Amino acid sequence: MAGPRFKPIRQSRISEEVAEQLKQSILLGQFKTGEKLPSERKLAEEFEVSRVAIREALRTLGNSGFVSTRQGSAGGAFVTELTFEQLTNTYLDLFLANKISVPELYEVRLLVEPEVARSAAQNVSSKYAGRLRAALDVEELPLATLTDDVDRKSAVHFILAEMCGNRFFEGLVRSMMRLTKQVVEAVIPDTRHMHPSGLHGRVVEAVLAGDGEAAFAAMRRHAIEFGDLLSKMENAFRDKNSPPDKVRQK
Amino acid sequence: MAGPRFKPIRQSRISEEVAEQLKQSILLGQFKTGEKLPSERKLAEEFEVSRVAIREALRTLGNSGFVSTRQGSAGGAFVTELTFEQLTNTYLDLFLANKISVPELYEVRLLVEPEVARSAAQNVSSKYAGRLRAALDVEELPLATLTDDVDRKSAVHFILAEMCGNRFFEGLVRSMMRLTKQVVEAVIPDTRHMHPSGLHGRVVEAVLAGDGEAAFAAMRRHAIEFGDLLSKMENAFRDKNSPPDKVRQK
DNA sequence: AACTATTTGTTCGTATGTATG
DNA sequence: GCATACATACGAACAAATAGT
Repeated sequence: MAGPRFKPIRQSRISEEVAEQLKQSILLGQFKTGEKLPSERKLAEEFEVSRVAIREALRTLGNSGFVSTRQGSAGGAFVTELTFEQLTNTYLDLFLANKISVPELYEVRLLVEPEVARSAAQNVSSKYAGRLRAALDVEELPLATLTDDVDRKSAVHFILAEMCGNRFFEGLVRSMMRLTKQVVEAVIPDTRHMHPSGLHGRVVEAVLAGDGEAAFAAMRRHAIEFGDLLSKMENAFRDKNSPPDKVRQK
Repeated sequence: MAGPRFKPIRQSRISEEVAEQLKQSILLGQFKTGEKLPSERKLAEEFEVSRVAIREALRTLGNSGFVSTRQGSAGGAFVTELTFEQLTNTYLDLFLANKISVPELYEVRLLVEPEVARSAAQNVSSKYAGRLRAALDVEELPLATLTDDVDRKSAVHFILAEMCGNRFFEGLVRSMMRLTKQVVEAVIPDTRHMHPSGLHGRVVEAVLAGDGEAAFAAMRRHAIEFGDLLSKMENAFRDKNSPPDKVRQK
């Protein structure tokens, strides 16, 4: 009925314990960003384990985004600033594994993005204004790689997310845009003909005017339009990219 | 101006290539959930690489939640269903690394949770109703471990997140509750005296009545109250757990 | 209960690749 | 070109856990 009365002495792998200790050291600031961890050999000596164990631990920390390793004379494991890329990758995995569907994604975007636009409208600065206008201009240009085109069309969303001043929202938007990109690229042969202009225009306009409510409304309208499009894509997407239920070739 | 004209032959590590191939195989359904991957030695033969490389790849896949390995005669690497736990861990890392602050978390919760409550109110079933009532009853009971107490008080949130039918929201709520737990446990010595009752009562009441708007409003009120409390905690929390700027013992 | 087979966990020794000075 | 320092990679061996006989 009660929990376990004693902790197991050593249930986890050595590499996990090493990874945990190194992670704690980094979080406690004992290794600062950009700083180099001791070499694998020295770590192996300090922890009194083999180098393989150290390597596996560094691999784990690398996967979580805490360190990145370089080889060569001045190489080693360097502490890196944790970014939202890990988050995006995690979301992408969940999406690819069918743990998140397109309508679900759409629903979240519909809730989050207008709110982000509203916040952004309250944080306008000349620098941000310039970036928004530039992004809008670039959208209009023709001629771009397909994947570049998608990136350019999501630039406004990224800037707004940055403007809203909430990194949680920012990470969320980045992740959602990444998933959207995944769907779009998998389904639409060429996006360059799509919504040739004016799509983000009204949103940016409202944001630049500092009108939060108008920005909210404009983004919401945009999200609904685009969401409808996304929904229609879903079947095509799942048909193309989800063999798990139809492979069964045996 | 253009991108690289040729792809590098092999820039990434062997273990990463192995991990990528195995991951794709899993995503394509060539290994189904619960199925066992070939043993490390066989994989090493098939990929024509060393066992260490295979091990590092399996470590990576394990960290991402795609496989879990067991030791022993019937052991090996088994494909596991991807869960939102990875997501929660990623968020936790970001939070511990000060990439997400308490006010930011609070802002997201304020947006998301009321919406989740509204959706939940539209998906009431007898089974969910029973679980909600049970969770509410358990909240009232005294005598619990501190950490258990926090878990019990967040149970209602988890159930509502499940009820809303959107796994993206569900994962988000789970992650946010985990971060909240982190803050609470770090700051409040004992939560058992807090809001002894009626906190979630009104929310659950509205949900069970199928009244989405009332559920939205009740949850929003709850979130605001609790958010204020959280904000007050932040300073205390950062003072206790954020030595990075004050360690500098050299 | 003891033995055996299988598989991961762990270590060591060694060789190779890569970047710096 | 050369020496140095480091990560990367391999092979062989043994330890530990687990299931079956």
